[in-house]
Amino acid sequence: MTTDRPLRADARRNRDALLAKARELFASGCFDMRFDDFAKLAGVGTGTLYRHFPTRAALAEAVYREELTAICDRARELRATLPAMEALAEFLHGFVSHLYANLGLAGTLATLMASRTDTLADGGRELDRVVTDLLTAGVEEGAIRADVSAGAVMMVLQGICAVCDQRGSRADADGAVTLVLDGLRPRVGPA
Amino acid sequence: MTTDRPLRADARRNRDALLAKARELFASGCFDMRFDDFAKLAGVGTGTLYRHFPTRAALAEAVYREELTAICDRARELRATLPAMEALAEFLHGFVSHLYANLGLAGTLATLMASRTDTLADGGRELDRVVTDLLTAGVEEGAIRADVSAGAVMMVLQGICAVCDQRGSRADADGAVTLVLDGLRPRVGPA
DNA sequence: AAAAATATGGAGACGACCTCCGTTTGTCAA
DNA sequence: TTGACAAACGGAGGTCGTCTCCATATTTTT
Repeated sequence: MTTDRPLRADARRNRDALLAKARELFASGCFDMRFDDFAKLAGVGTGTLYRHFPTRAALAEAVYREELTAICDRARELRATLPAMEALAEFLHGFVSHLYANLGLAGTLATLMASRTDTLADGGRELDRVVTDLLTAGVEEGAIRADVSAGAVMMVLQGICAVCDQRGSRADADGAVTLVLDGLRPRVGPA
Repeated sequence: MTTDRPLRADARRNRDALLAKARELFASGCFDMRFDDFAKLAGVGTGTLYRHFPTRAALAEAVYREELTAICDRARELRATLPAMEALAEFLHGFVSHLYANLGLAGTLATLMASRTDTLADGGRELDRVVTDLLTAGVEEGAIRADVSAGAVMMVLQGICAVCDQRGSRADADGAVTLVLDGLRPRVGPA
């Protein structure tokens, strides 16, 4: 990560093959296989797999990064074109939709989130930033209360990720988003 | 579970020793050891450990059950003595406090929740029931909206469990509870 | 073209999990 | 009390996934 020397041609080819196969398996929800077998499936040796991705989590994170970037880009786009509250609503609902459209991926990510939060250090921080930005904008517009931080919203998202692979959870996920959105509106009366 | 014949004296003694040692380790957050070593630590053989608790999750669930029962009892007690909305608020804040007072335990439970939700089948269902009861009572009293189910609230609780062992998450957990409580109030205007 | 640098792959060491069964302990009827 | 039967013990060792290591192959540089 610190060295930015370009990968040798074959190294890059193998790395791409691993990522492609991983993405395919994540999407179909069958990533609970032997790590060695995964290497075989991607057409590389065990050593090669481990050199590129020392752990399952490292591989998952690499796959995850693109997804996460897309989600964050979407958030920034919404932030630029809509009032903050609407942007946030659209973003959260979109997030849930995306999750349920990629259940295998989401399930894997939930496991990773729960087992080692450090895995998400970089990507998670970016997500945290866009949510924070959306909330801040909302506060400035007077559409969102000022006494609840982005962390609380992130916590709810994490909860959704953790259980989204359960049958019939979709309605609850939407319900949770609804609670967050309505809960975020400024309180009418004084404290 | 189906046979209710009383355990033989030594069996009961060993089972209790395992539970006691497990509770101790859970509380100190060091339950990531070899399962075999845990048996040794509790002073029983590997076979005995596996006979009583076939999996790590089974052991955790046994420890968890008492905690969960206490939490549910508390919820019912509140439900009987306070208006639903206040009972719910008190319950959720109490839940969070309890979690942060037993971080090791909570962390372990979060992992279990995420990895195999079936583990919580019984206990989780009971928790679901008391939350549902609280919400239902609130709806009848007109203090809680009717279009959000207990599952959504449970999802948030799960999110809190999943991240409560992170430094500085306590404030966010309280924030999440605040969002839920305020989000649950009936909407003022029409849909 | 040949030397240097980089990457490959899969055999096998390692370590955790869990089963199996000979031995021990507890229970109960006589 | 004692004998016999049932229940439980415990830990040695089989099984299986993880990960390392290095002789070989490929790419890049000179």
